[in-house]
Amino acid sequence: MTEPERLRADAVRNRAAILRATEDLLTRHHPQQISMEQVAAAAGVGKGTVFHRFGSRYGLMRALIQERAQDLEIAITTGPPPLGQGAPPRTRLLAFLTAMVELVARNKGLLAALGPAAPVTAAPEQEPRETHPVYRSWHGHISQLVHQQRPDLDADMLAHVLLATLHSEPILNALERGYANRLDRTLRDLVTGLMPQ
Amino acid sequence: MTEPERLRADAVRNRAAILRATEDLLTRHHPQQISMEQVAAAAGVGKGTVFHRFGSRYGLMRALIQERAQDLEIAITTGPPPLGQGAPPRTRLLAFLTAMVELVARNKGLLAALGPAAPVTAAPEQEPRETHPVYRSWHGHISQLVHQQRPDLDADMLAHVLLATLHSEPILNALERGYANRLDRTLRDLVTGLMPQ
DNA sequence: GACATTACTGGACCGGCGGTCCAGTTGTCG
DNA sequence: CGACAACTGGACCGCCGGTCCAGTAATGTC
Repeated sequence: MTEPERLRADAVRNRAAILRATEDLLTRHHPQQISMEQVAAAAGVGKGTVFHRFGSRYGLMRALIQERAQDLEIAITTGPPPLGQGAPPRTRLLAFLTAMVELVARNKGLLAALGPAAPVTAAPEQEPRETHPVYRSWHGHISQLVHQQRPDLDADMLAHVLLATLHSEPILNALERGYANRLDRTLRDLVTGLMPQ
Repeated sequence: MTEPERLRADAVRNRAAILRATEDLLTRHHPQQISMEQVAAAAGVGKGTVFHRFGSRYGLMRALIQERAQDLEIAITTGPPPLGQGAPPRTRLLAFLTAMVELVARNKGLLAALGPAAPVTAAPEQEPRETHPVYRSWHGHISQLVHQQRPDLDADMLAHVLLATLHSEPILNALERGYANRLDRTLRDLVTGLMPQ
């Protein structure tokens, strides 16, 4: 899935240190108020190293999220039911939502790092703005499962709505306060309403 | 509802010019990439004037949103059914969601201005971060209506989930492309699933 | 209508940040 | 072991949110 991309030994070490430092900072601060210099300092490297490796603030966040989401990605593509193939769509969807909520809750504020979910560079307008790979993957998974059982629904939009949950400041707050189960329950209720038994 | 706050004639004029300029810029750029200097220049005033009137970037966005949301606010508190009091909760909720989607769609990217939905100042942590008045109002309205018909549900969380829709980059994109009706339809489906006839 | 008061104005200025650059360093491979 | 490329890191750049304050012009009083 990921090309090995042979890196020098010190580069590998620093890459890991930077990611770990970023994650650590994210548990204490909101993504917007973490500066790249802070990250570099916390990782014990120079700012240039951070940018050389990740290209930009967005690239860093993107790499971090991708790494954390990898396990779930594998579970739904090649793992056993109910996350993996084999269970009915409704069951798989519910299992996925639960896993997703748990993932986000465990990595507090991690998804918030997606922030605008796209780099906020001076967009020349009109271009649809690149979407985050993890977002695309999750959206595809959800909409596919919905479509299998309820082809009459707008699965595409519905998947966006369900995922939107993870970009809401108040909800992320609730997650940080330990209300993951409430969110999970609410999402289940919503899905169950549309996909009865 | 709003104190008149006697302003000098020129202050009133400039306030309006700044709000109009901001709105105009928001139709062409994403909120994050509009600088306060741009706003000032577009409004034909100095930067100091903008900050004197609105205090901060967040204060400006907040004022803008509040003004646009005023009509809807009035409609649900003192207007006629189905938005105002008199209709059954389910009907009112559906009407509200439709109005909300339409409002956001018409003011492209306006809600995106809520961005983090709160000032991203260096939060001393722990404090729950002030919530935007408009958000609070909408959340209260939705959760109250849900609770009236389905007291068994977690109306509070459900309202947050429904509102989260408006903070999603992909969905705002869809709205800008004119898919407001698809979003409206999807939200109706979700609500109808939980509040059957 | 003149004057004092005071709110408003706007541009210079500040600290900090994302991102670039490049000279020096160090792993890697033949 | 030597040469080369990749990596490193700190100085540097342009920009931006926000502050400050001297100048300006509405407003109220007589």
